[in-house]
Amino acid sequence: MFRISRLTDYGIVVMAHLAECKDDDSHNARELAEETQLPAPFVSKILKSLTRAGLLASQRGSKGGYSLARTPGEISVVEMITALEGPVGITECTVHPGACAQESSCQVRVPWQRINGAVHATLEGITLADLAKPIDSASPFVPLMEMNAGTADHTQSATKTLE
Amino acid sequence: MFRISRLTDYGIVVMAHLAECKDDDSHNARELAEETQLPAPFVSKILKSLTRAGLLASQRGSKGGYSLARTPGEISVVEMITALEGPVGITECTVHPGACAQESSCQVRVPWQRINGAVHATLEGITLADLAKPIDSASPFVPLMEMNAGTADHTQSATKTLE
DNA sequence: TATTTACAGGACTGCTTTGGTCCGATATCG
DNA sequence: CGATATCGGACCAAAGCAGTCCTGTAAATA
Repeated sequence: MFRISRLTDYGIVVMAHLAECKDDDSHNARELAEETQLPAPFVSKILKSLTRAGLLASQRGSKGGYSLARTPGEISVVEMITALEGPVGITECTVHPGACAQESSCQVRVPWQRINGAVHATLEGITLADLAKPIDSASPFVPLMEMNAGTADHTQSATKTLE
Repeated sequence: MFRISRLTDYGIVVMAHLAECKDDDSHNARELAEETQLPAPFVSKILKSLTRAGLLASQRGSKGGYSLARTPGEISVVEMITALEGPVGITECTVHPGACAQESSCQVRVPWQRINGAVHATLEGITLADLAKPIDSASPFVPLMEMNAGTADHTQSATKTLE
Protein backbone atom coordinates (compact mmCIF):
# COMPACT_ATOMS: atom_id res chain seq x y z
CA MET A 1 0.00 0.00 0.00
CA PHE A 2 3.01 2.26 0.17
CA ARG A 3 1.92 3.59 3.49
CA ILE A 4 3.57 4.07 6.86
CA SER A 5 2.16 1.86 9.61
CA ARG A 6 -0.26 3.20 12.18
CA LEU A 7 2.45 2.74 14.76
CA THR A 8 4.60 5.27 12.98
CA ASP A 9 1.72 7.60 12.26
CA TYR A 10 0.69 7.75 15.89
CA GLY A 11 4.29 7.91 16.99
CA ILE A 12 4.83 11.10 15.09
CA VAL A 13 1.67 12.58 16.53
CA VAL A 14 2.96 11.86 20.01
CA MET A 15 6.36 13.30 19.19
CA ALA A 16 4.79 16.42 17.78
CA HIS A 17 2.72 16.76 20.91
CA LEU A 18 5.81 16.51 23.06
CA ALA A 19 7.50 19.11 20.93
CA GLU A 20 4.64 21.49 21.53
CA CYS A 21 4.88 21.21 25.29
CA LYS A 22 7.74 23.55 26.03
CA ASP A 23 8.28 22.26 29.56
CA ASP A 24 11.20 19.93 29.91
CA ASP A 25 9.73 17.81 32.68
CA SER A 26 8.80 14.32 31.66
CA HIS A 27 5.32 13.22 30.71
CA ASN A 28 4.23 9.70 31.53
CA ALA A 29 2.63 7.34 29.06
CA ARG A 30 -0.93 7.54 30.39
CA GLU A 31 -0.85 11.32 30.35
CA LEU A 32 0.34 11.44 26.74
CA ALA A 33 -2.28 8.94 25.67
CA GLU A 34 -5.03 11.10 27.11
CA GLU A 35 -3.73 14.28 25.57
CA THR A 36 -3.33 12.79 22.11
CA GLN A 37 -6.58 10.78 22.29
CA LEU A 38 -4.78 7.60 21.35
CA PRO A 39 -5.08 4.11 22.95
CA ALA A 40 -2.88 3.96 26.02
CA PRO A 41 -1.07 0.62 25.55
CA PHE A 42 -0.30 1.59 22.02
CA VAL A 43 1.25 4.87 23.05
CA SER A 44 3.30 3.03 25.62
CA LYS A 45 4.66 0.73 22.96
CA ILE A 46 5.51 3.63 20.71
CA LEU A 47 7.35 5.44 23.46
CA LYS A 48 9.47 2.38 24.16
CA SER A 49 10.56 2.11 20.55
CA LEU A 50 11.41 5.76 20.35
CA THR A 51 13.40 5.55 23.55
CA ARG A 52 15.37 2.57 22.33
CA ALA A 53 16.23 4.53 19.20
CA GLY A 54 17.52 7.40 21.29
CA LEU A 55 14.93 9.95 20.27
CA LEU A 56 13.36 10.07 23.71
CA ALA A 57 14.85 10.05 27.17
CA SER A 58 13.03 7.94 29.76
CA GLN A 59 12.86 8.27 33.50
CA ARG A 60 11.77 5.31 35.57
CA GLY A 61 10.04 5.02 38.89
CA SER A 62 7.52 7.26 40.49
CA LYS A 63 7.28 10.64 38.80
CA GLY A 64 9.01 9.10 35.83
CA GLY A 65 8.12 9.61 32.19
CA TYR A 66 9.43 10.56 28.77
CA SER A 67 10.97 13.68 27.28
CA LEU A 68 12.61 14.60 24.00
CA ALA A 69 16.26 13.60 23.85
CA ARG A 70 17.06 16.48 21.49
CA THR A 71 15.44 19.69 20.37
CA PRO A 72 12.61 19.33 17.85
CA GLY A 73 14.71 20.92 15.13
CA GLU A 74 17.30 18.19 15.50
CA ILE A 75 14.88 15.28 15.02
CA SER A 76 14.03 14.45 11.42
CA VAL A 77 11.01 12.60 10.12
CA VAL A 78 13.17 9.88 8.65
CA GLU A 79 14.66 9.19 12.06
CA MET A 80 11.25 8.68 13.57
CA ILE A 81 10.15 6.38 10.78
CA THR A 82 13.35 4.38 11.03
CA ALA A 83 12.92 4.05 14.77
CA LEU A 84 9.37 2.75 14.49
CA GLU A 85 9.41 0.56 11.43
CA GLY A 86 12.97 -0.04 10.39
CA PRO A 87 15.09 1.44 7.64
CA VAL A 88 13.39 3.45 4.92
CA GLY A 89 13.78 1.65 1.61
CA ILE A 90 11.40 1.54 -1.29
CA THR A 91 12.59 -1.82 -2.56
CA GLU A 92 14.12 -4.84 -0.93
CA CYS A 93 17.49 -4.32 -2.56
CA THR A 94 17.91 -0.81 -1.16
CA VAL A 95 17.73 -2.23 2.35
CA HIS A 96 19.19 -5.70 2.01
CA PRO A 97 21.67 -5.77 -0.85
CA GLY A 98 22.26 -9.30 -2.06
CA ALA A 99 18.92 -10.69 -1.03
CA CYS A 100 17.56 -10.57 -4.56
CA ALA A 101 18.93 -13.07 -7.05
CA GLN A 102 18.19 -10.84 -10.03
CA GLU A 103 20.28 -8.05 -8.57
CA SER A 104 23.19 -8.31 -10.98
CA SER A 105 21.03 -8.38 -14.09
CA CYS A 106 18.31 -6.05 -12.82
CA GLN A 107 17.82 -3.10 -15.11
CA VAL A 108 15.70 -1.01 -12.79
CA ARG A 109 17.85 -1.24 -9.69
CA VAL A 110 19.90 1.88 -10.21
CA PRO A 111 16.91 4.14 -10.95
CA TRP A 112 15.11 2.72 -7.92
CA GLN A 113 18.03 3.65 -5.73
CA ARG A 114 17.82 7.18 -7.05
CA ILE A 115 14.12 7.33 -6.37
CA ASN A 116 14.68 5.93 -2.94
CA GLY A 117 17.33 8.52 -2.29
CA ALA A 118 14.96 11.26 -3.34
CA VAL A 119 12.21 10.09 -1.00
CA HIS A 120 14.73 9.60 1.77
CA ALA A 121 16.07 13.10 1.30
CA THR A 122 12.59 14.54 1.40
CA LEU A 123 11.82 12.87 4.70
CA GLU A 124 15.19 13.85 6.07
CA GLY A 125 14.62 17.51 5.30
CA ILE A 126 11.59 17.75 7.56
CA THR A 127 12.10 18.01 11.27
CA LEU A 128 9.81 17.71 14.23
CA ALA A 129 9.90 21.46 14.54
CA ASP A 130 8.20 21.77 11.15
CA LEU A 131 5.46 19.42 12.20
CA ALA A 132 4.78 20.96 15.57
CA LYS A 133 3.60 24.34 14.41
CA PRO A 134 2.46 24.10 10.80
CA ILE A 135 -0.44 26.53 10.62
CA ASP A 136 0.56 29.87 12.05
CA SER A 137 3.22 30.52 9.43
CA ALA A 138 1.68 32.31 6.47
CA SER A 139 3.28 30.13 3.79
CA PRO A 140 4.12 26.81 5.42
CA PHE A 141 6.43 24.84 3.26
CA VAL A 142 6.21 24.22 -0.41
CA PRO A 143 7.26 20.88 -1.82
CA LEU A 144 9.51 21.58 -4.73
CA MET A 145 11.42 19.00 -6.62
CA GLU A 146 12.81 18.09 -9.96
CA MET A 147 14.01 14.85 -11.43
CA ASN A 148 16.20 15.50 -14.43
CA ALA A 149 16.10 12.48 -16.67
CA GLY A 150 19.03 11.98 -18.91
CA THR A 151 17.12 10.76 -21.92
CA ALA A 152 13.50 11.68 -21.68
CA ASP A 153 12.86 15.35 -21.16
CA HIS A 154 9.74 15.69 -19.11
CA THR A 155 9.92 19.29 -18.03
CA GLN A 156 7.00 18.98 -15.72
CA SER A 157 7.59 20.90 -12.53
CA ALA A 158 5.83 18.26 -10.47
CA THR A 159 3.92 20.61 -8.26
CA LYS A 160 0.83 18.49 -8.07
CA THR A 161 -0.58 18.18 -4.60
CA LEU A 162 -2.64 15.16 -3.83
CA GLU A 163 -6.35 15.75 -3.59
CA MET B 1 8.23 -0.88 6.56
CA PHE B 2 7.62 1.85 4.11
CA ARG B 3 8.34 -0.37 1.18
CA ILE B 4 6.53 -1.22 -2.01
CA SER B 5 5.28 -4.79 -2.17
CA ARG B 6 7.14 -7.40 -4.14
CA LEU B 7 4.20 -7.53 -6.52
CA THR B 8 4.85 -3.94 -7.47
CA ASP B 9 8.59 -4.37 -7.55
CA TYR B 10 8.39 -7.26 -9.97
CA GLY B 11 5.68 -5.52 -11.94
CA ILE B 12 7.95 -2.63 -12.69
CA VAL B 13 10.74 -4.96 -13.70
CA VAL B 14 8.41 -6.61 -16.19
CA MET B 15 7.21 -3.27 -17.51
CA ALA B 16 10.77 -2.05 -17.92
CA HIS B 17 11.58 -5.21 -19.79
CA LEU B 18 8.68 -4.64 -22.14
CA ALA B 19 9.82 -1.10 -22.66
CA GLU B 20 13.25 -2.31 -23.69
CA CYS B 21 11.87 -4.60 -26.36
CA LYS B 22 11.29 -2.17 -29.17
CA ASP B 23 9.09 -4.56 -31.12
CA ASP B 24 5.41 -3.84 -30.78
CA ASP B 25 4.30 -7.44 -31.12
CA SER B 26 2.92 -8.92 -27.96
CA HIS B 27 4.86 -11.12 -25.58
CA ASN B 28 3.08 -13.90 -23.74
CA ALA B 29 3.25 -14.44 -20.00
CA ARG B 30 5.48 -17.49 -20.02
CA GLU B 31 7.97 -15.76 -22.28
CA LEU B 32 8.15 -12.70 -20.06
CA ALA B 33 8.58 -14.84 -16.96
CA GLU B 34 11.56 -16.58 -18.50
CA GLU B 35 13.20 -13.41 -19.68
CA THR B 36 12.84 -11.64 -16.36
CA GLN B 37 13.72 -14.74 -14.32
CA LEU B 38 10.59 -14.38 -12.22
CA PRO B 39 8.05 -17.06 -11.20
CA ALA B 40 5.60 -17.58 -14.01
CA PRO B 41 2.25 -17.59 -12.14
CA PHE B 42 3.29 -14.47 -10.37
CA VAL B 43 4.11 -12.68 -13.58
CA SER B 44 0.76 -13.72 -14.95
CA LYS B 45 -0.99 -12.17 -11.97
CA ILE B 46 0.97 -8.98 -12.37
CA LEU B 47 0.16 -8.72 -16.06
CA LYS B 48 -3.55 -9.06 -15.37
CA SER B 49 -3.51 -6.25 -12.84
CA LEU B 50 -1.59 -3.99 -15.17
CA THR B 51 -3.97 -4.76 -18.01
CA ARG B 52 -7.01 -4.00 -15.87
CA ALA B 53 -5.47 -0.66 -15.01
CA GLY B 54 -5.04 0.15 -18.68
CA LEU B 55 -1.25 0.20 -18.71
CA LEU B 56 -0.99 -2.92 -20.86
CA ALA B 57 -2.97 -4.09 -23.86
CA SER B 58 -3.76 -7.78 -24.02
CA GLN B 59 -4.40 -10.03 -26.98
CA ARG B 60 -6.13 -13.34 -26.42
CA GLY B 61 -5.87 -16.59 -28.23
CA SER B 62 -3.03 -18.17 -30.04
CA LYS B 63 -0.21 -15.74 -30.76
CA GLY B 64 -1.71 -13.57 -28.07
CA GLY B 65 0.17 -11.75 -25.35
CA TYR B 66 0.75 -8.39 -23.76
CA SER B 67 2.12 -5.11 -25.00
CA LEU B 68 2.43 -1.60 -23.61
CA ALA B 69 -0.75 0.42 -23.99
CA ARG B 70 1.22 3.66 -24.29
CA THR B 71 4.77 4.70 -24.97
CA PRO B 72 7.21 4.29 -22.07
CA GLY B 73 7.51 8.03 -21.72
CA GLU B 74 3.79 8.29 -21.02
CA ILE B 75 3.70 5.77 -18.18
CA SER B 76 4.75 7.10 -14.79
CA VAL B 77 6.00 5.16 -11.81
CA VAL B 78 3.11 6.33 -9.70
CA GLU B 79 0.66 4.85 -12.17
CA MET B 80 2.30 1.47 -11.96
CA ILE B 81 2.34 1.52 -8.19
CA THR B 82 -1.28 2.58 -8.06
CA ALA B 83 -2.26 -0.19 -10.45
CA LEU B 84 -0.57 -2.88 -8.40
CA GLU B 85 -1.18 -1.86 -4.83
CA GLY B 86 -3.74 0.88 -4.71
CA PRO B 87 -3.47 4.62 -4.24
CA VAL B 88 -0.18 6.07 -3.03
CA GLY B 89 -0.64 7.69 0.35
CA ILE B 90 1.78 7.93 3.22
CA THR B 91 -0.86 8.11 5.91
CA GLU B 92 -4.38 6.78 6.21
CA CYS B 93 -5.94 10.23 6.10
CA THR B 94 -4.35 11.11 2.77
CA VAL B 95 -6.16 8.20 1.16
CA HIS B 96 -9.34 7.87 3.20
CA PRO B 97 -10.28 11.27 4.60
CA GLY B 98 -12.64 10.95 7.53
CA ALA B 99 -11.50 7.50 8.61
CA CYS B 100 -9.44 8.88 11.47
CA ALA B 101 -11.31 10.28 14.45
CA GLN B 102 -8.49 12.62 15.41
CA GLU B 103 -8.53 14.25 12.02
CA SER B 104 -10.06 17.55 13.07
CA SER B 105 -7.70 18.07 15.98
CA CYS B 106 -4.65 16.49 14.41
CA GLN B 107 -1.69 18.83 14.38
CA VAL B 108 0.47 16.92 11.97
CA ARG B 109 -2.08 16.27 9.25
CA VAL B 110 -1.31 19.25 7.07
CA PRO B 111 2.44 18.70 7.04
CA TRP B 112 1.88 15.04 6.26
CA GLN B 113 -0.18 15.97 3.26
CA ARG B 114 2.65 18.14 2.03
CA ILE B 115 5.13 15.35 2.51
CA ASN B 116 2.81 12.98 0.76
CA GLY B 117 2.46 15.41 -2.11
CA ALA B 118 6.21 15.65 -2.39
CA VAL B 119 6.68 11.90 -2.54
CA HIS B 120 3.81 11.58 -4.97
CA ALA B 121 5.28 14.24 -7.22
CA THR B 122 8.63 12.51 -7.18
CA LEU B 123 7.14 9.23 -8.30
CA GLU B 124 5.02 10.98 -10.86
CA GLY B 125 8.02 12.65 -12.45
CA ILE B 126 9.71 9.36 -13.31
CA THR B 127 8.47 7.45 -16.32
CA LEU B 128 9.08 3.99 -17.61
CA ALA B 129 11.41 5.48 -20.20
CA ASP B 130 13.72 6.64 -17.41
CA LEU B 131 13.79 3.15 -15.93
CA ALA B 132 14.34 1.28 -19.15
CA LYS B 133 17.74 2.67 -20.03
CA PRO B 134 19.39 4.08 -16.97
CA ILE B 135 23.04 3.41 -17.58
CA ASP B 136 24.07 4.62 -21.00
CA SER B 137 23.32 8.28 -20.34
CA ALA B 138 26.38 9.93 -18.86
CA SER B 139 24.56 11.73 -16.05
CA PRO B 140 21.33 9.81 -15.46
CA PHE B 141 19.01 11.80 -13.34
CA VAL B 142 19.85 13.68 -10.23
CA PRO B 143 17.38 13.81 -7.38
CA LEU B 144 17.11 17.39 -6.34
CA MET B 145 14.59 18.71 -3.93
CA GLU B 146 13.97 21.32 -1.32
CA MET B 147 11.41 21.64 1.36
CA ASN B 148 11.15 25.25 2.47
CA ALA B 149 9.78 25.32 5.96
CA GLY B 150 8.08 28.50 7.00
CA THR B 151 9.44 28.64 10.50
CA ALA B 152 12.52 26.52 10.83
CA ASP B 153 15.22 27.23 8.31
CA HIS B 154 17.06 24.04 7.63
CA THR B 155 19.17 24.99 4.68
CA GLN B 156 20.36 21.49 4.05
CA SER B 157 20.37 20.70 0.37
CA ALA B 158 19.17 17.17 0.91
CA THR B 159 21.51 15.57 -1.53
CA LYS B 160 22.19 12.48 0.50
CA THR B 161 22.07 9.29 -1.48
CA LEU B 162 21.34 6.10 0.33
CA GLU B 163 24.25 3.77 0.80
C1' DT C 1 -15.45 -26.59 -37.64
C1' DA C 2 -12.35 -28.80 -34.20
C1' DT C 3 -8.25 -28.08 -31.80
C1' DT C 4 -4.76 -25.68 -29.72
C1' DT C 5 -2.93 -21.77 -27.47
C1' DA C 6 -3.04 -18.10 -24.31
C1' DC C 7 -5.45 -14.59 -21.52
C1' DA C 8 -9.25 -13.51 -17.59
C1' DG C 9 -10.85 -13.94 -13.31
C1' DG C 10 -11.50 -16.12 -9.66
C1' DA C 11 -10.66 -18.98 -5.11
C1' DC C 12 -7.36 -20.88 -2.05
C1' DT C 13 -3.35 -21.55 1.31
C1' DG C 14 0.90 -20.49 4.08
C1' DC C 15 3.28 -16.85 6.05
C1' DT C 16 5.11 -12.43 7.44
C1' DT C 17 3.90 -8.20 9.53
C1' DT C 18 1.00 -5.41 12.21
C1' DG C 19 -2.17 -4.37 16.03
C1' DG C 20 -3.02 -4.78 20.64
C1' DT C 21 -2.43 -6.71 25.59
C1' DC C 22 -0.23 -8.41 29.40
C1' DC C 23 3.05 -9.18 33.25
C1' DG C 24 7.75 -8.66 35.23
C1' DA C 25 11.90 -5.44 36.29
C1' DT C 26 13.23 -1.10 38.40
C1' DA C 27 13.66 3.36 40.33
C1' DT C 28 11.59 6.90 43.41
C1' DC C 29 9.09 8.36 47.54
C1' DG C 30 7.34 7.93 52.23
C1' DC D 1 13.13 -0.60 53.95
C1' DG D 2 8.55 -1.29 51.88
C1' DA D 3 5.01 0.38 48.75
C1' DT D 4 3.90 2.22 44.51
C1' DA D 5 4.20 4.03 40.10
C1' DT D 6 6.43 3.56 35.84
C1' DC D 7 9.32 1.60 32.18
C1' DG D 8 10.84 -2.76 29.64
C1' DG D 9 10.07 -6.73 27.10
C1' DA D 10 7.53 -11.01 26.03
C1' DC D 11 3.36 -12.57 24.15
C1' DC D 12 -0.84 -13.66 21.23
C1' DA D 13 -4.58 -12.67 17.72
C1' DA D 14 -5.76 -10.67 13.29
C1' DA D 15 -4.97 -8.87 8.83
C1' DG D 16 -2.62 -8.34 4.61
C1' DC D 17 0.76 -10.23 1.37
C1' DA D 18 3.16 -13.81 -1.46
C1' DG D 19 2.47 -17.36 -4.26
C1' DT D 20 -0.33 -21.17 -6.58
C1' DC D 21 -3.90 -23.33 -9.06
C1' DC D 22 -8.13 -24.07 -11.57
C1' DT D 23 -11.99 -23.01 -14.68
C1' DG D 24 -13.79 -20.25 -18.41
C1' DT D 25 -13.32 -17.64 -22.77
C1' DA D 26 -11.42 -15.72 -27.00
C1' DA D 27 -8.52 -16.00 -31.15
C1' DA D 28 -5.77 -18.37 -34.60
C1' DT D 29 -4.76 -22.39 -37.29
C1' DA D 30 -5.38 -26.76 -39.59
